[in-house]
Amino acid sequence: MQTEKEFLSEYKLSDYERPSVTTDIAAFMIRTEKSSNYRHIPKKQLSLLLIKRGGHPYKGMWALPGGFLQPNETVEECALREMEEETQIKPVSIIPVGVFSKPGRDPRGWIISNAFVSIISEESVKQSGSDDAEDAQWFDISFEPDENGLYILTLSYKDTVLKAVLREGKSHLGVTSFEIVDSPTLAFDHAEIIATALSALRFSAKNYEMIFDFLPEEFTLSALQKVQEAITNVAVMSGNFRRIVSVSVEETGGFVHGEGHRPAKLFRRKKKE
Amino acid sequence: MQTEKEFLSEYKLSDYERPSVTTDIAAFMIRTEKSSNYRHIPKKQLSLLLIKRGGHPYKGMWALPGGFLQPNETVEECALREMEEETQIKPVSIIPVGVFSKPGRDPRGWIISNAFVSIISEESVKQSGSDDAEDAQWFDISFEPDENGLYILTLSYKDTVLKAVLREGKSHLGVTSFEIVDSPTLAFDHAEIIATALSALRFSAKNYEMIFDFLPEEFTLSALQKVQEAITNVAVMSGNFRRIVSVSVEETGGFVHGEGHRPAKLFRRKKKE
DNA sequence: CAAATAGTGTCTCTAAGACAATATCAC
DNA sequence: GTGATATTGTCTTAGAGACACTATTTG
Repeated sequence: MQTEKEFLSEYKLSDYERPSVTTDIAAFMIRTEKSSNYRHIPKKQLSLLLIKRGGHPYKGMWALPGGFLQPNETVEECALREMEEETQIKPVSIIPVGVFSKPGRDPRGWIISNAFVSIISEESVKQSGSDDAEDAQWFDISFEPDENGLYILTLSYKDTVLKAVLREGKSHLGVTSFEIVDSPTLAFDHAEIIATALSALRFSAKNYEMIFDFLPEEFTLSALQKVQEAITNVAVMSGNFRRIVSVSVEETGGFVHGEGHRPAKLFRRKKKE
Repeated sequence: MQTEKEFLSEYKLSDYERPSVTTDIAAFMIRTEKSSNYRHIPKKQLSLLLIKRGGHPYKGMWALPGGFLQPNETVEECALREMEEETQIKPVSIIPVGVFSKPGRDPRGWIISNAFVSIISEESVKQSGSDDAEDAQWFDISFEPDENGLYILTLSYKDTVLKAVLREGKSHLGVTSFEIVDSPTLAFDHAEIIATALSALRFSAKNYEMIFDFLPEEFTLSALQKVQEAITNVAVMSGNFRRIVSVSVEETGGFVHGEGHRPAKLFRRKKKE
């Protein structure tokens, strides 16, 4: 009779064929646009980090940051490590989105990917100075259904506009998945991952919790509201929004002056008791 | 300059070390208990399918069904295939729960697991006749916090009682993850997977949608309510429950007679328009 | 003062929860 | 009839949405 110790000493995992495992990160940031009028409050735009592929396959096309899982790390650690390696940005938080494992999704062979949403504050991007890297850029993102019920994903940075058409798929635990109908300009199945990740982001924004991670420590309630609206693409009445988030924030005592209108109180996230 | 075709023909994935990838399935079923009194409506008990391990490691201990991902299949297909191979039961639906990849979680080596919840109707279990397999059994499941805030997982089948203690972890997209404090009787990190899977099941039960998958085509509203209560472990007032699910069901015209009390109307799930 | 945002108060409507009352069968 | 569940209805309350009104600043 073989003991477990004996069994393990003789056991060889290599008998089975194994896939390569990667993580891909959909890093979202809320970009504050320059305001045209000194009086107008600046707009907030949801944006997504893409990296221009320097090597084959899909050379020269834009893709999500990510990379191969290494021994002795979890997929979460891998996502954080790859983000830092490729972009010098440390995410505030990451949210698992799902596993993408369709055969043929990667021309290099059998590769399955674990997708994550990561939330980046505008502050940390400015500090990291990674703004100027030519091969990593923040693309403004828009994702809405057209009149036929198909969803159009549009990513734009200066003159570069990437488009993809997707079909709504199954919905589990609040997250809706999408299937690619057409994606000529994004590498791999990344259009699918981006759409599903955005659906996860929008779902978690519903409970007004993770939106704080997009902003600095202190913020005005209008800024918070504009973040919420940039993510969900749904307008809220400011009075109602203030009432809802009032339980989650507290005044810092500070004000924002010099904006051409009534100064706004600064708030911070209220710590849970 | 190398073309993509040339690149791919020379590309070798084997340069990188790769993990083995498995899926584990937390298959839940609602078991109808025998009623003691002819008048009493029978109780419903949430139960989980476990398999007694025939080989090393953890030989003789109970574990979730599951197995290795094969080339040319998705992780979802793998979960369905393994369920059918190991239990002859075809799940009505599966829900992805997460990826478990902590180094050392499997003594055989570098193995990461994709976890799924699957919902099995009592009917299909009776039909499959898989009831009598000695090495696959449905365990009554209970999972509640104790007075110290730790969570106690209890699985019981006849004289066999498996217990584990877990600590609440992070919560993402409605699903709370758990970490093992102590799990002497379940194989691998399966206590952690089971706890997280149950959290996912309870979360998706909140919107009164997937509970139908546990029941046959036609059911009474009390049966539906008892399913809901068996999953969430929270009692609902029957009048309110009926009002809530009324939009999702329609009468079949049938009745259940001979139960020692007023006959109940039979309902079926209303198809979405 | 005008333009623009900041901030407050109130009305309505809906949905959930609590609870009460009635209906109907098997024995 | 009795004991049990089935089914319907009503009252209350919490929260979301709509909207109107007041407050404050800077150019």
